[in-house]
Amino acid sequence: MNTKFGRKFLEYCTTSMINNERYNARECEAKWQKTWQDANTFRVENDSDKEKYYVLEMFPYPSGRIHMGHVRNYAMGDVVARYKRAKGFNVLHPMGWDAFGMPAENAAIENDVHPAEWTYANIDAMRGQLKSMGLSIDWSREVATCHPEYYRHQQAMFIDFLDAGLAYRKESKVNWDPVDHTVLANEQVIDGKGWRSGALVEQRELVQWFFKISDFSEDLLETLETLERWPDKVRLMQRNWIGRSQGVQMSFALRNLPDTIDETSIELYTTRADTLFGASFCAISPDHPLSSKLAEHNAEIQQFIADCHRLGTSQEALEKAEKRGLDTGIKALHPFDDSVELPLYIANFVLMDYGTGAIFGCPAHDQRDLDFARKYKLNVTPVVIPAEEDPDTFTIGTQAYIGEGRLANSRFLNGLTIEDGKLKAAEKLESQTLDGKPQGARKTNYRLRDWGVSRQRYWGCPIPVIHCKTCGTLPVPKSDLPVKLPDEITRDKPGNPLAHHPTWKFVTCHKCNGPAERETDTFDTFIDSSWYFARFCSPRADTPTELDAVNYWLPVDQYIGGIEHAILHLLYSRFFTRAMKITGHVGLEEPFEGLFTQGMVTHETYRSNGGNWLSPSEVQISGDGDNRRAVEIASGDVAAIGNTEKMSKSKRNTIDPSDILEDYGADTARWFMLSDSPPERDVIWTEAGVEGAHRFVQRLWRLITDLAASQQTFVSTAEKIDPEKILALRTSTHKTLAAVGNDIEGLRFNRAVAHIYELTNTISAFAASFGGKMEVSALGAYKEACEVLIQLIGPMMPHLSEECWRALGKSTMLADQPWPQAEEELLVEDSIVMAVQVNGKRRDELSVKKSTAKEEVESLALKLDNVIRAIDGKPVRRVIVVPQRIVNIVV
RNA sequence: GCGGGCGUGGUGGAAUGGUAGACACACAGGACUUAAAAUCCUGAGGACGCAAGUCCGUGCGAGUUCGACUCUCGCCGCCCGCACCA
Repeated sequence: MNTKFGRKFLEYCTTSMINNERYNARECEAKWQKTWQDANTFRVENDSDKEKYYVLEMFPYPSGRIHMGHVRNYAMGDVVARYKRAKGFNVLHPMGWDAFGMPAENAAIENDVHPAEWTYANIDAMRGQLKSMGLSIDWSREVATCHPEYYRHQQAMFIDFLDAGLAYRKESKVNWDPVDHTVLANEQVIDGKGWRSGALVEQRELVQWFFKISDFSEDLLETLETLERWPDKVRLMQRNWIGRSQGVQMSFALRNLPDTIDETSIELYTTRADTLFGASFCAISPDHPLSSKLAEHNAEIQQFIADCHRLGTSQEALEKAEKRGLDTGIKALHPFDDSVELPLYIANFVLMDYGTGAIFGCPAHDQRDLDFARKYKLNVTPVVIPAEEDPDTFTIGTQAYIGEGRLANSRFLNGLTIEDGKLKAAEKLESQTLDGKPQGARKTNYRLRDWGVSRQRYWGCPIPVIHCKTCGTLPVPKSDLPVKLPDEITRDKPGNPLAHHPTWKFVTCHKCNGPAERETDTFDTFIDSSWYFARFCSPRADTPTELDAVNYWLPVDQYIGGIEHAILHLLYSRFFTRAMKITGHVGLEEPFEGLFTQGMVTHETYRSNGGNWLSPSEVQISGDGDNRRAVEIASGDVAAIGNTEKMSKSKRNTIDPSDILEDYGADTARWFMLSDSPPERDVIWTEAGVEGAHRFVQRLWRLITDLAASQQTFVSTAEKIDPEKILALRTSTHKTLAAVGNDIEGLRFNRAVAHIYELTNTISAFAASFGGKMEVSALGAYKEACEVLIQLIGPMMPHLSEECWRALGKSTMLADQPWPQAEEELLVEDSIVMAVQVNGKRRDELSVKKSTAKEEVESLALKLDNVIRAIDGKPVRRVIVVPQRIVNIVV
C-alpha cells in the first residue's frame, strides 16, 4: 500500500495551501466547466472501439428558463452518463430543443415579437443555464426542431411515409380547441378539455392528415412485453390505451324499414356473443350512416341527432349525460331465432368510432344497457347465472351482473361457461349465412385510432404538400425541401397566419405548372419529438439519418423523463421508429431500450390572509411540527400553509433553479435532487434540504483538505496501530464502492447517496481517532478511502470532485479517470454478526467466523446469557440456523 | 365504474421472507466562542424503568411461516391512469 503513496502527492501537500478555506462553488464550477469545454471532454465520436451507451433525457421545450424538474431530470441523466463514461463506454449524451409549439405564438401575440426570435433567445438563455449545471453533454450535437435544417428532414420523411402508405388525408370529425384555434389528437383531450388551453373541446369536420398508427396496434401492444427495462406502469398505460378487445362482428337482418332505406342488415360488434340470448334491443350511434339516412325523411330523428350533437360539443357533458334513445321502428332479427324481433334504437351512448357504431343490448349483463332498458321498459333476461344462484329465481335489479357463471335461457349454449359460450356462439355465427355471407366473424378491435397530425398553427413544421386543382394533392419534390415558414407574418386575423399570408401559399404546380396552393397546416409538434433521438446520432447529416450512425447508437440505452409522456410521446415515438424502419431510415423498431420516469419536484404552498398565493420567498417559516407557522413578510400577517404540490406558476410555489445555482452552486442542487427521495417518486424541495446538501459539499472539501493537513503531521515511526482498524476502513471503502456502482446501475441514486454519507462518516471517524497524528499505513488507507470517495461523488457533484481530485495531488482530470475497481477479497468479510432469536424475537447476537459450522453456531447460540434467560428453562423444540444470517430457537 | 400503485419515527426515507427505522433533514443537550454563525460531540419510535432491561410498534383485521414492512385474503385511506370502447 505504501507504494501507492505517490511522490507527487507528498510534494503537493507540502506546497499547497492547507487551510480551512470554504469551497467556492461559483469560482470552481465556472473554472471546471471551461476546462471541460476547452478540452472537448464530452465530445463523442461515432467510430469507437468502445461499447456504446446512449443516455438521453427528454429534451426541453425552450420556455426561457429551466425549472426544478429539468434540474432533477438532467442531474439523473448526467450521473448515468458520467458513470458509464468512467466505466469505459463510448457515451452519447446529447441535448436539443423541442422548439416548435404554441407558447412561442402566444408570446408573439402578447409581446409583439417574432416566434423565431423569441424561441432562439430562449434557447440561448436555457443553454447557458444548462451549461451552468455542469452536464456532460456533447453540445456539438445540439439540434432545435424549429430549425429548417431539422425540419426539412422531417418533411422528407413525411413524403416517404406518404409513399409507403403510412400517411393519408381524410375528412373527419376532429377535436377542436376553440381557444387555441386548433385540432387536438384524442390523446391531447383530457377530461373533454384541451391539454394545453384547458378549453372545452368541440367537434368539427375538417380534412386532416393522419398517420396510420392503428395499423401497428397489435405490434405496438405485443412488443410492450419485450420492453423489460420499462416501468410496468408505463407499459400498462400503453396497453390500456391501445385497448385490444376480442369479439365477434356480425350482421343482424333488418325488417320494417322505411322505403327510403336500401340496407337489409346491420353490422355490429360484441365481445359478449355468449349473451346473445339476453339481447333485448339493438342501437346505433347518432353518427351512424343509417342514422343520417333515416334523418333525411324524419324530422323527429333529425331533431334527436341534433340534440345529441349539441350535448356532444363537450365530451365531459357527454360522459355525464343520461342515456337516451329513439326507437326507429325498425326491427333487427335475432341471428339465432328470426322470430325474435329486437327494436332498433338510435342511442346517444353508442360511439361511432369504435367497432361498427352499432351494438346489441344485453341489459342483464351490461350496466349501460341495463340503464337504457330500465328507462325504456325493455326486457331484462339474465343468461349468465352465478354459481350460487338458481337459474329459475335469479333476477337483475339495478346492477347488471358481469361476473362469472353458467349460461342459461340460451338454448344451445345452456350450461356452458362464458368462455365456451363465446366460442360456440361465434362458431355458429360463422357457419350461418345472411345475404350469402357468413353472418359473423371473430374480430379483434382496438381503442387506438389513427394519429391526426394537422394543426392550424404557424409555429410548426409545414406539411410539405400542395393542392392543385388539376393534379390533386401532391407532395413537394424532395429537391424543393425544406418548405420553410415565411418570416413575415401578420396577426390581424384569428387563426392560422399561414392561411392568411398574402403570398406564401400560392405556388405553381410542379406537375402541370398550373396554379396550386400549399397546405397551410403544420405538423403536430409531437412529430418533432418522435425522431430527435435518431437525429442526435448524426445531427449534421444531409439525410434524416445515417444508417451507420443510428445502427451504432440506437436504441437509447437509458431514456429519462416525466411520467406525463407515458402515452403520447412514447407511443408516437414507437410508431415513428417503425415507420422510419419501413422507409429505410433506421434499422430497428423500438427506440428506447431502458426507460425511467422520474417523479415531480414539489413544494409547500402558501396563501395570504386574503387568499392569494404567496411564493416561498414571501413568507417566513418558524416553529416545528404542529407549531409550524408561516408569516407573510410584507404584511406581518399569518399565512396559511397549504398542501405540498407540483411546482407551478399558478400556485406560486416555484423555486428558480438559477437562484439556487447562484447561491449554492450546481453541485449542491444536483446532490439535493439525487438524495433522499427515490427518483421515481416526487421530491419535496425544502430550504433545509438544500442547506443540508450544501453543508455536505463543504464537509467533503474539509475532509480532503484535512487529509492534506494530516500529510504534514504524519509520524513515520508511530506507536503500533491496530491493523484491524485499517482493514475496517479499507473494507468500508471497497464495500461502498461496490454498493454505489450497483445503485447507480439501478438508478437508485438516493441509496447511492446514503452509502456515500456512510463512507464519509467512517472516514471522518477514522481520521479523528488519530488526533491529527497519523501513522503512515493508516494514512495510506485514509488516502485511498478519500480517493475512492471523490470518484464516487464524481458523477453527482462533478465540479467539487474535480477540485478535490486536484487537491489530492492529481494532475489528471477526474472526468477522464476510469471508475475504480473494488477489491474482491475486501468485499467478503471473514467474521459476521448473526442475530439470535428465540421464538422469532431477537434476544442477542453472535459474532462468528463465516465458515463456522451450523452445529457450532447452534451450540454457541444456546450458551448466550440473554438466550438462556429467554428460553427460561423451557424445552427447545427446534433450532433453525440460516447460515450467515440468523439463528432462531423455537421453544 | 375499470385498471394500477402506495400506506414505516416529528419529516424524506432504508430494509434478496431473517437484528425494522440505515442515511439524511428537523429537534434537544453539550463543546469551542466575549457573542453569534460555522464546526464538532451526544441523544432520541412509543410506554415503563435510575439502570440492566421488559412490553408494544411498519394503515386495520385475518392467514401462510421457525420467522412477515416484505407473501395470500378481506377491509380503510390516499395517489395516478382510463373511462358509455359494447
